[in-house]
Amino acid sequence: MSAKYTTVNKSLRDKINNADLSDFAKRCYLELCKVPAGNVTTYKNLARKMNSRAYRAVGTCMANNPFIPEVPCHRVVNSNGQLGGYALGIKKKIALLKAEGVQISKKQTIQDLKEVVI
DNA sequence: AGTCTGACGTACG
DNA sequence: ACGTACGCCAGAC
Repeated sequence: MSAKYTTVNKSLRDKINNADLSDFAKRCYLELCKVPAGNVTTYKNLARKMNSRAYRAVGTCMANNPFIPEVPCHRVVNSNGQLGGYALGIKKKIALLKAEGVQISKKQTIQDLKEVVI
């Protein structure tokens, strides 16, 4: 599965920018939107792309994602390969990822996390 | 303004 | 592999 870059939807981009959110949260969601279906990223990686080390804060943003599942927070997992959490329940997260072709083991870990870095 | 709490991560026994 | 401890930063209170 090659990581094909997907352009961020303009309407979604506007929606995020116009939302009453902190600058941090907006940047967070906009970065996340760049992750294509079938790929995953990590909280840490996401923070890093924002020139920040606030990976915990990233998690907080995901938990409060007002655009779920439009903003694909189900594509954000832990750096150790485990799935992390999901506002709508972990089962939903798994279902969405599987539907996009992401391999998940029975122990609920991402198989090819090494190819994640985008 | 101070303190606490996370969908986290790293280091160390 | 496992638990504990601590660091990290933004947001909530």
